[in-house]
Amino acid sequence: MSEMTLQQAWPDVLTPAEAQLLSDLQGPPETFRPRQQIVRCAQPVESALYLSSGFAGRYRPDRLGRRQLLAVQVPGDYVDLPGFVLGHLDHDLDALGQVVVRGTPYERLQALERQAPGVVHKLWRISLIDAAVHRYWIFRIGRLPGRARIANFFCEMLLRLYARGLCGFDAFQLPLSQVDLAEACGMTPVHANRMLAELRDEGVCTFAEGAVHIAKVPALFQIGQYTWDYLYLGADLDREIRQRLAGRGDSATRVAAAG
Amino acid sequence: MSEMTLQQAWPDVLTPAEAQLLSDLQGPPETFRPRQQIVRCAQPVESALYLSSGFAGRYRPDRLGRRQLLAVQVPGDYVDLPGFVLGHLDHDLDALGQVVVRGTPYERLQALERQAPGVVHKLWRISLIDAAVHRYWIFRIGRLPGRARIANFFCEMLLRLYARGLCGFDAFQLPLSQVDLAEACGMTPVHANRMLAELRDEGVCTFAEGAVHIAKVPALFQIGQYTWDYLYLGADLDREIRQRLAGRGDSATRVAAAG
DNA sequence: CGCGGAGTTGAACGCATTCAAGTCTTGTGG
DNA sequence: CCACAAGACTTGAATGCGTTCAACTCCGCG
Repeated sequence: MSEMTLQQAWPDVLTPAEAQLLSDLQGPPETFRPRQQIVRCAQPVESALYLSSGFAGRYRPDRLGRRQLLAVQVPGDYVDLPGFVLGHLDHDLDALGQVVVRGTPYERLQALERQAPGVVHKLWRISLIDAAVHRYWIFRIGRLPGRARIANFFCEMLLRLYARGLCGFDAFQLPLSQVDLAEACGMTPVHANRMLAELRDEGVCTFAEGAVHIAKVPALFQIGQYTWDYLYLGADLDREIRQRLAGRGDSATRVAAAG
Repeated sequence: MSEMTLQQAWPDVLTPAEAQLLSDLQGPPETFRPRQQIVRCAQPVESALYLSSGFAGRYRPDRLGRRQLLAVQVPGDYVDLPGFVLGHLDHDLDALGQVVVRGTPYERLQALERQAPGVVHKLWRISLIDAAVHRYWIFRIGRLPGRARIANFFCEMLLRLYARGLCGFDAFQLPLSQVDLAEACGMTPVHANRMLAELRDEGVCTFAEGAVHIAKVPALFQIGQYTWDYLYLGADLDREIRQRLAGRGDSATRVAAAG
């Protein structure tokens, strides 16, 4: 795994021109430390945030203070379109590792909405993909047993990062603790630990030091019963992923597809 | 519980004029029988559907064919904005009871988007509320034990229907079987049955013949650890609900607030 | 040196699943 | 009219997956 930089976050949704247009509206980068709160539940939101680097998590605590992780946001995500449109969030948004966000003031996006409604439609599209991811999390937590939940979650993270050119097909950064992972998958930290041990002992994958290393990608997909139709990645990426899973993909494939 | 008709589905989002504008674009009503598929996974969607009466469910099957219910749509919901914007759905949409939908052809909504971008923004808002509901389902299934999951789910259904004037505060229609309920709450039908028996024996609520009758609303909310901030109902309804929970609400309150 | 957070492992418990049998209702055909 | 099948709901008993409680290691840091 190597550190890679984010080129185009939404290749199948935004044209380069649109991405540039949105980028130009953004304010200066703001950094957040690990565990720092980015947006607080119920607080008024006055700008739309773009996650230019790092990972963020959406949390809802239960009555006893134990948290459920509702979503993991990766670099290139627009992390508070819900807050922007609805006025406030119904949950907390925290930095997972080190995070850099850039905000677009409310008024600028409203102005853009008048002069280029097409871009707003694209943002709508982006938030609907987020919703599709939410629905898939419901499926994952509701139907899959523990080990499959973890495997399935890793598969999603792999593809979402891979789709942005942020990792290869064998490893990726994931700045979560085992407690975070457990909160994401709806289980206890102890059990998450045991399921990770199983995957490790089977030689499927490891999770340590904020990164996942996958030795057997097809096995991970199989264990997690993973499908990625809900990510709406587009036909090119879809084919590419299927080729890699079939073992016929090499690094040249990616470059060829991108060119 | 009495049969009630849907007046204004989105009082806090759409103005009456906007609701009328959208209604005028809609095609003729189409009816679906219970269990009939409304939109099939991966099929092209060419019109945006409005659920004018009845309930619909979004489903994703696992590898063994067992299903997870991802969302329940109630009268007044726009049930395939995701399909409309993304081109197809990543899951199935089935009628739960008897259903009537009205479709808005793709082109008409695109035309509306040019002449009245404000309405499109409102539709965006509606789909973001849907996403907030999805997130809450993740919380419910991931963090709550069985009995609380059922109670919590009933609370959500109660408020979503109450907010549309489709029920009082003591009972509501819910055309699901116990199997459906189990699929919605991520548990087995047998266990759903036992949890329902507990709630019944405690005198909290009953679920039979496609309807929920609630004897002790505050107890139901307490057992389900329910909060409804994620529904974005608006300040008026919010106050009204809190009053009813505190036992100070009577039927006159509702009328006064609506006038 | 001691503290705290993160990870690991063992053992006991219990919630939920699984398997199974039974009732009740509904609809269908003899 | 009754026999029968199918689906929804209910209940009992055994199993097991996941939780809970607890102890311990490792490591970074004050």
